Amino acid sequence: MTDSTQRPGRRGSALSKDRIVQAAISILDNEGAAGLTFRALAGRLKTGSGAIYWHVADKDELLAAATDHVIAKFEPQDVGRLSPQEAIRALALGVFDAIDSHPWVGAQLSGNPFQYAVLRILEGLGTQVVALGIPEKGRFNAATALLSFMLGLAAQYAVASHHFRDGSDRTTALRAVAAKWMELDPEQHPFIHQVAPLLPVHDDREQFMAGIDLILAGIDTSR
Amino acid sequence: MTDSTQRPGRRGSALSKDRIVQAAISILDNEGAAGLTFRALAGRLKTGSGAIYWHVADKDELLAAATDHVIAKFEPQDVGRLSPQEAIRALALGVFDAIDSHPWVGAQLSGNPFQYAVLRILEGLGTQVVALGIPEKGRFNAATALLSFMLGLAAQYAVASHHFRDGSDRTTALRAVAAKWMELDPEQHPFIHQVAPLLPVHDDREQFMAGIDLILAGIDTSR
DNA sequence: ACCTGAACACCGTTCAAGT
DNA sequence: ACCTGAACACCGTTCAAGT
Repeated sequence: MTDSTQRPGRRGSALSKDRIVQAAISILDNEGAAGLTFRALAGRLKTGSGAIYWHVADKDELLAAATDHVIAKFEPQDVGRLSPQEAIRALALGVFDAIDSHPWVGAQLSGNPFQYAVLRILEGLGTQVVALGIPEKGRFNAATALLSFMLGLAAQYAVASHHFRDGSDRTTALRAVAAKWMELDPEQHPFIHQVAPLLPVHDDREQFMAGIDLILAGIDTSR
Repeated sequence: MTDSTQRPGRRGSALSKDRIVQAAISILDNEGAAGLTFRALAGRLKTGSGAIYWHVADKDELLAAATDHVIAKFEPQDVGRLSPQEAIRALALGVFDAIDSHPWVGAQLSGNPFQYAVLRILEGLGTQVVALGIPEKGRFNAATALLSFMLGLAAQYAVASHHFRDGSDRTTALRAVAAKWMELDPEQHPFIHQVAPLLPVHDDREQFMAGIDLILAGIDTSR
């Protein structure tokens, strides 16, 4: 109720969940998911590793908080001006950009689909599905279909960018994957062989939006 | 070139990748993903933990082999008799049943989208997309949209069934999740509030197939 | 109330040594 | 060629002890 005991220090150096999450994001961005350990985090924050547990329940909560911070930042503003379809596209692009600039977010979203960041996305999608005029029974399926697709591609990008960490850039890495695909028995894998050459040249963002548009078209026929 | 040195023992007790994978699947089914450790595996196989590394490169390869074994088992036979749409539905149901009976497969598929089991699924989907008459440019997007949706829902089921491990059955667990959703601010989460009551009563399989049908309908309009 | 940092109970993986 | 199992280099998490 008074004052000084509430605000622990004048410098910004006092520990808080917010500072911990910021430091975690910075480590995740620079070192990847494997680099985030409580020891590394404590080192960067110049505390003991146990101190973090005063502000955060465990590593899951820390990752969920970091993920939600990023997803919230990329959430498009005043979507109300757009048509429902355009709003859904804008929401999807926000998620794509979040993953594109913070690759660990992809793995975290798909690896923990009940965290708040996912609910935040579902809420945005659901609101637009309602605006689309989908009857009540179909709303759940339509919104979760969009969500599942996004989580699935999130998982793919996450692993893809993980593979790229070894020095090589995106295109050469995908070329290596395509080369491995071509080594498979062509009799048993005709489609993989047909599609492998597209892998190094395809545009992730375009693929992502093409999937969204496919589902939107499907939703449209169900009205 | 001769004989006895090739086949190491008359009993089935000699270590082999196949026996290791079988034991791993059994542990994964009974104890979940967290239960699969090289120590537990070695204990069940009555060897040293290092022996496993003679037959398997690392834990990733082991999990990929176990996953592919399960996915292959649930792959529908002679899909050629079916229409492309029905074939895709059959493929999707196979993946659903695989995950439904081995929940760890869901996390493994979505967590490692470049493993062979995923390629196997993509090959099946792609073949049917070609049969559907999709022009070459759209095939990649159509097949990967189906795949991504499946991986996304796979991730959700994996976590869901992970939550159910604590004694409670599926419905009561989902009721708990729905109750947590209802605690969120209803002003900011109208859709979540609207949809939460459906969570404990909805049918996973039906939701899965509804998503597939939505994407199939979308693909149909793009022809 | 908040922080310290050693200690605990694990991991995956390696490797000298055996057969 | 294949197996043993101790050892290594880590983890997340806990907790008595400090301030």
